[in-house]
Amino acid sequence: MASRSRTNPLALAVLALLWERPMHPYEMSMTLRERRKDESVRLNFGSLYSVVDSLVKHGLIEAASTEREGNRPTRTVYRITDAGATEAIDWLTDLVRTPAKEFPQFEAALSFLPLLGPDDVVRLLRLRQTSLERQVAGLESGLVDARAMGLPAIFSLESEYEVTIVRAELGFVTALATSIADGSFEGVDLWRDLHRRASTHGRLDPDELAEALAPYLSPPQ
Amino acid sequence: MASRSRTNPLALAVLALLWERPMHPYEMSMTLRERRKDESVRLNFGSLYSVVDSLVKHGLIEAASTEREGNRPTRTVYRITDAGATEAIDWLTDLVRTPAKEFPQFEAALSFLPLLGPDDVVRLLRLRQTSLERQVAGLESGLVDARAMGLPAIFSLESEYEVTIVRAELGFVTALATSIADGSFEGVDLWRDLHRRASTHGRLDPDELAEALAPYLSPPQ
DNA sequence: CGAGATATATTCTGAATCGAGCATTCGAAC
DNA sequence: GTTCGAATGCTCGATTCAGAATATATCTCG
Repeated sequence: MASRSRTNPLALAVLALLWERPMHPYEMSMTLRERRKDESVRLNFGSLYSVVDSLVKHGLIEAASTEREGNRPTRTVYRITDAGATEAIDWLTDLVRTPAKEFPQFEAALSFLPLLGPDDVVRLLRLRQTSLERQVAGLESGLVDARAMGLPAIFSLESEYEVTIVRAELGFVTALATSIADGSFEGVDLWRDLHRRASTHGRLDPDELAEALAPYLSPPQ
Repeated sequence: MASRSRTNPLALAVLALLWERPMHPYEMSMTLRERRKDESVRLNFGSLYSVVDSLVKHGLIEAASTEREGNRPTRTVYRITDAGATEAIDWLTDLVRTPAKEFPQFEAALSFLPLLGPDDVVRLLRLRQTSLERQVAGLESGLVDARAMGLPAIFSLESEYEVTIVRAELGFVTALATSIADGSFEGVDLWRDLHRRASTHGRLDPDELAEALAPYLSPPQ
């Protein structure tokens, strides 16, 4: 059995669901939505069906039956195999034990931030700040609701985590915006200069950028 | 010109590099590595060449020349177009202004954590904690080095961000591990029960899991 | 001076992804 | 009674990705 690449966490979600009981793919997707797991695992129909096929091919799940109701398309109900149960535990163990390298979009944006001018950046960061505040509020109220309905904390850990991370980002964004705005951010004058000259002829000049960058091009070690 | 989907930030990296000066793809990849941008943008050769092709197809960059040195494969040098420059700024603006929905692997893992028993989880979280501590230390020393070499803060913002986030995760993981270990985590007894019975017959029983879950299956709103 | 490691530079291929589309059924409102 | 929209359930194809494969040049070290 060629070992599967553990790229798409949706496959883990499928294994976790089938652990509970056999289901057909559409039911999986609806269950994930009901339980709000589609907030923590990227879910879309196309991927779901190919992930299921791949799991079947690798013997981690198997068709339990195919049924049809009326004239609807035939549904295939799948169940987890022993190999699948083992794989789920192994994969989950690995995910908890070992931090994976992630590439958040905002980190990429920060990498290329000098392309924008400091004043624009402050404006944009303030807007981001507002979004993040709303996001925190939403997550918190979701958590309060869940507690109010008696859902044990173990079933909404992912939201606790998310709110922790979003709060941290919010702190970062706020501090950054403030320090650029009040001029305490180191090198902001140099950065502003570059863009002030740029704005006279439309946009940041490649040569000026290159010149400004030149001293820093060698790797920092 | 059909509008490109802004999925792969590597495309933004290409635009940012070509903003400075024309380059061929291999040079782009080497430059990204030198500047440690490969830590914030997923970089691999296969993707780079297809991203470049796609940018050409959409008129955001164009071939400036093709040259060959000795008997090496011909290199195609690309430059940015006006449309590309505009796109870079627009895209970057958008990334800074609007938080993107991300799906970190750890969040997925937390979603399915009940599959593991509380004692296993504590053990794994302690291991993760150690990794994260090492990661924080590495990032911090990198930042110290960069400052020591006179690199302005604007060029290593992405590391500042990363260390902020990793520290937040570390706090979360530490607190979670501790609260499960000392029993203060809400519902840990129920969770432990489920797995104690499970361990007598090898693994978590589907029916017992389903039964335990039953009261919580309806959506929390 | 020859062998192997490393750097240069791209291409290929199979797999994964994702959004859109298709086809049916059911319920509610008009 | 019929139309319209939501729900059910899956398929398809275009794009994108990752990583291996390819091919040559240059460096290094005994």
